[in-house]
Amino acid sequence: MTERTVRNKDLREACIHEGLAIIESDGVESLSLREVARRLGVSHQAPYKHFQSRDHILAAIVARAFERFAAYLDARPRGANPREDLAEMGRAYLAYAEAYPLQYRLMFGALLPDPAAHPEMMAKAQHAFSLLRDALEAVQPAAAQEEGGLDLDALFVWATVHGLASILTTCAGQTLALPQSVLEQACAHTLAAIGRGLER
Amino acid sequence: MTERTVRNKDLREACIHEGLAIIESDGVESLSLREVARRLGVSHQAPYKHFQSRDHILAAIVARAFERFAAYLDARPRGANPREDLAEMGRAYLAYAEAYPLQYRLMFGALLPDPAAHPEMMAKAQHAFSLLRDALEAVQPAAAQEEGGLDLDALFVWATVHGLASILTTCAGQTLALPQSVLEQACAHTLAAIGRGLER
DNA sequence: GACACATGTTGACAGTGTCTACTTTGGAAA
DNA sequence: TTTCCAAAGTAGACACTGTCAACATGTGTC
Repeated sequence: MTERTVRNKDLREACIHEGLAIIESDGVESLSLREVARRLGVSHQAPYKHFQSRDHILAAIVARAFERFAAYLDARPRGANPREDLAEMGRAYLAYAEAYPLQYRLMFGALLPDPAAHPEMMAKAQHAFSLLRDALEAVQPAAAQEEGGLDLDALFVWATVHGLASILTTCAGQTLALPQSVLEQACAHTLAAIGRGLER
Repeated sequence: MTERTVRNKDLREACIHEGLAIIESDGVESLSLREVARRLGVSHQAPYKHFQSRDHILAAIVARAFERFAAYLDARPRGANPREDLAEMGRAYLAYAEAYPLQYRLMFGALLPDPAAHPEMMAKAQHAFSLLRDALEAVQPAAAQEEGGLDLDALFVWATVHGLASILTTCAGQTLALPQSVLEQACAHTLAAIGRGLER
């Protein structure tokens, strides 16, 4: 599939790339260092020269995923005013989760390696969260005055959007068996409710 | 730990019980049929007489977890009026996620077996969701008139509460490194925002 | 040229899920 | 009571996984 027998420094990058490809097509649970090595045409131990353990390659892949996610959010069409712009961001968030459900599950699916042990992964995740904070700050200048007010509002917005994305990409259609019309309206309805929730 | 050498019909029940115990203490990822068998003092193949595969025992455990979750929600202190009662439910939801984080991650962590293949698991999950719908119907009788209106509001509420629980139990304190004061206020602040979001 | 170090290879080990074949056992039918 | 059979449990094997250790190879520096 990819170029055979990748060597040298490229191998580290190639492992991340191939690992992300595996996750995007088959999910995190079927990521294996041996399979990565096999696809790259190297021995099963070669990746270990670049990553301490499976968790370390996973952390690198997650960091990469957060980078792409943040870039996608940042490249959204800009709204006419702060309020509209925040809604654009919500739509972009949900669109990304729908377009790359397995990658989304990778980032928020709770089988990540211990964050404390992988600071680079944490940094990329925090950056994605900061984009939301920034968009929100433009909408709610008042909240920024209170101690932690902005964080609290951001947490509300993120919890709601993340929760909806999580439900739509993992359970809803399947486990909850909600009618199609509800699923179609879900995004718009929820974003409107978020707007009301932010009012003071 | 448990009674040695469980036999006969009890073994099925014992497997679910022991499996849930393993998940509660070590997480889903370290659940193994062989470990379950070992703890129960039977051969590594004995559980397979009661469950077709690892996914089938996992589905049974998830169903059990949803039962307990629903029972906990149903046993909440009842609020004075519908609106206050819905808030009680939100608090109960978040309290459960905090008390049993690994069990919560089991139910909503996205590494479940295919729901379509495990109808009993689906049924238990839907029942938990229906409790929320019922509490919400008392608050929003108007929404029940519109086609799917109740489902949409329920989806908003659930997404928000689930999202917050998911963030608090998996990433927040760790990956996002939010200040303690924010975490303490998060529940009350978010529940208040949900209330505003439901207004018409 | 000799040495060191990074990179890659090979082989082994314990752990897992699952397949197949064997033994045991408890209860119904004769 | 004896017979028989299906359910329940056991034992061994297989392929797969992550990881450890020892070995090979090459590249760049003293």
